[in-house]
Amino acid sequence: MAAEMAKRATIHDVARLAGVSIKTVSRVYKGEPNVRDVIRERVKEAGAQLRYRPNAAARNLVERRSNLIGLFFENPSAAYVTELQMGALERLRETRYRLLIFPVERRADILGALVETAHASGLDGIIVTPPMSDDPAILKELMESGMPFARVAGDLAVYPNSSVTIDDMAAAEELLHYLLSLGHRKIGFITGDLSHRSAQLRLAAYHKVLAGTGIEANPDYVAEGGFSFASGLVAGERLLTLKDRPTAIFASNDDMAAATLQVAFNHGIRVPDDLTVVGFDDSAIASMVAPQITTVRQPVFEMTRDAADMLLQQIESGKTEPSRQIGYKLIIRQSSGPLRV
Amino acid sequence: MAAEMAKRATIHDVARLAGVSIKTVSRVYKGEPNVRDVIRERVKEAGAQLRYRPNAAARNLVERRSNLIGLFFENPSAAYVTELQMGALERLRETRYRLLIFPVERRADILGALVETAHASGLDGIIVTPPMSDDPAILKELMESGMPFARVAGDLAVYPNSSVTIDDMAAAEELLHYLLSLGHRKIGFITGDLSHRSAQLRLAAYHKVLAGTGIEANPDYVAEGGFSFASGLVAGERLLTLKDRPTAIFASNDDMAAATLQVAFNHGIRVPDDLTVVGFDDSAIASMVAPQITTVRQPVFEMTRDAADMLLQQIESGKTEPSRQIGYKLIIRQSSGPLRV
DNA sequence: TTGAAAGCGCTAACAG
DNA sequence: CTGTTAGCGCTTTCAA
Repeated sequence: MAAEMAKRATIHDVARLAGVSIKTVSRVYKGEPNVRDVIRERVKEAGAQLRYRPNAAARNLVERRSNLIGLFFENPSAAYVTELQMGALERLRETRYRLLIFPVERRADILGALVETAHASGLDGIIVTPPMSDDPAILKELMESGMPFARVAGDLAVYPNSSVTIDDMAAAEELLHYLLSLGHRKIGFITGDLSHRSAQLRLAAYHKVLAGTGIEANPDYVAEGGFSFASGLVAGERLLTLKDRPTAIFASNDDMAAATLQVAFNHGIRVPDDLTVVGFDDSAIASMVAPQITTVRQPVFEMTRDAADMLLQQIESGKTEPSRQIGYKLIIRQSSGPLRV
Repeated sequence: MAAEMAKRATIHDVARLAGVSIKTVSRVYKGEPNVRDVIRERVKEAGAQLRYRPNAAARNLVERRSNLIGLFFENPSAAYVTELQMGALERLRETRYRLLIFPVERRADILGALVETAHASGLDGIIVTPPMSDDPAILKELMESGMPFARVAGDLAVYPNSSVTIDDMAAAEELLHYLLSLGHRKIGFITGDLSHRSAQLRLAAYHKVLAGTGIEANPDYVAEGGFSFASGLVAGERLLTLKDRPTAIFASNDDMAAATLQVAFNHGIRVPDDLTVVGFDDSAIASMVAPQITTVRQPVFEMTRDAADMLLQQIESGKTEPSRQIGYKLIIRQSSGPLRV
């Protein structure tokens, strides 16, 4: 029973009814000054009566912007994705910008299509997240397109600007040193998807710290994961069924750490008494499982919020912004404890 | 070093370079028939050379649509939100439609602003999720606006159409009967946010089933939650510190069930040996914790996918679609077991 | 199979 | 403070 879907009122209808020019109506609806209050009121009344709403497309056309920001992500962890989104939205709130989401399934598909998609949707700019934010081919495409973009955790070696980062390597090292300080020497490691730079960095930190401590590398202690919970299940199983299993496991993200906890539970291995498990990211899942997971807080929310901020600046100024780095933090919770002899 | 940001090529530039009319260029870029292959090629080449991309705003203006769908949600559970999004995106994939997300903080703020926002963003239609999909005031606003919409789990009593539902009441009852069949009689209940209809329905099912079995109602066994993990922590603590604590707890969603598991862990209460815990939704978290949670699968993904389908139909046909109902399923996992005497 | 001309609804100079 | 006049870049009759 919707009201007659009569053609929507336009600025001309409102102008006619209010007895003013369309320019004045435009001024009123854009909140511009230089309109007498009487007129302003009269226009608003006419607009309300006609149920007038400015046409977004017409406005976009002439203003040459859509106020649309695209968030591209490719990540198997729901918790991580939510943080990304909420961070971006936090910055966009109270602005005229809106957020469009673009999950990408396969990286191969997006190459060449990313800028295409962005243009087809009329985006004003895009936020690129790992691992796309590290990909030289994607970066190249982006830069050539002239489409404003900002990166979350984008590799500065690939391109030095427009990225919000943390010191991934240092963070992983700190976590490892914490494990050593607990007395652990048999430390297992679950990698992330090694096509992600962050996954490689964490693995490198693992090798570096162990080597620096003179611990002999045990290849069996490194299991390949892929950042997803399911992959953590497989990797955790591999590690925990070793004859000489590790006393501590460093999973490259919290989802996989949670998976390891589940594997341990099913084998009757108690955490942290019989096994220490640590994750990375401090995503929501880390504090939702029992025991709660010791992890490194990678402030994904803040990083994405800052990336959005950077993007808006670039859109408005037309200039590229330098990268920014923000801090991480070791968060000790219940899943880690001293080595039991 | 982006290429000179010379003004973007327009359809006129391409037409000129290809030596055809703009209408022909338009035909080529819309994939319309009735263009000789030679011409088509020539136009494409000219377009590529000029790096031409159709202007979305201009197209939207004349076609009177933006191909933008808005997803409005107000939910403290990240897992739930992700399912909503992925479901909608699943249907939109391979179509020309894109998804905009609108998290709603406070319901009060959105009333009156929802349609406003939708129009300001030029949306073609919107997907409304609980509890907004039950709210009479919001529904009224929506219907009067003429903006196409579809609802996820929207109350059919408030408005009979455009909703994808499950039989909430029956699902909750089945779960309760399962608990009874396990021998449990002291059954605790954690409510959701009671401003949500689904929360009320689940509570009603609890009272109904217990009454039907002749179990005396114990007010202490009902703790108020709010669907968030944090609220589950508080409610779980309340229930598990009772002198005569329940042997089974039914949390109104999985997040709160996970929280209850954590409280149990901290009190040294073993699940399922000493306590049975069940949730609702079968969201991702249910199978990521240890023990995995017994729950009722509310197919949020499918519901939202279908709501998106319904919405597209409505947009294209201009007609309202009847509601659809889909099935739920009891999923027994590790967190439930027979009553120990 | 192709093109000319007329808008879509709005903002933006530039006058008045 | 207000209005006139041009477009923005595209699709769409309607002819040819």
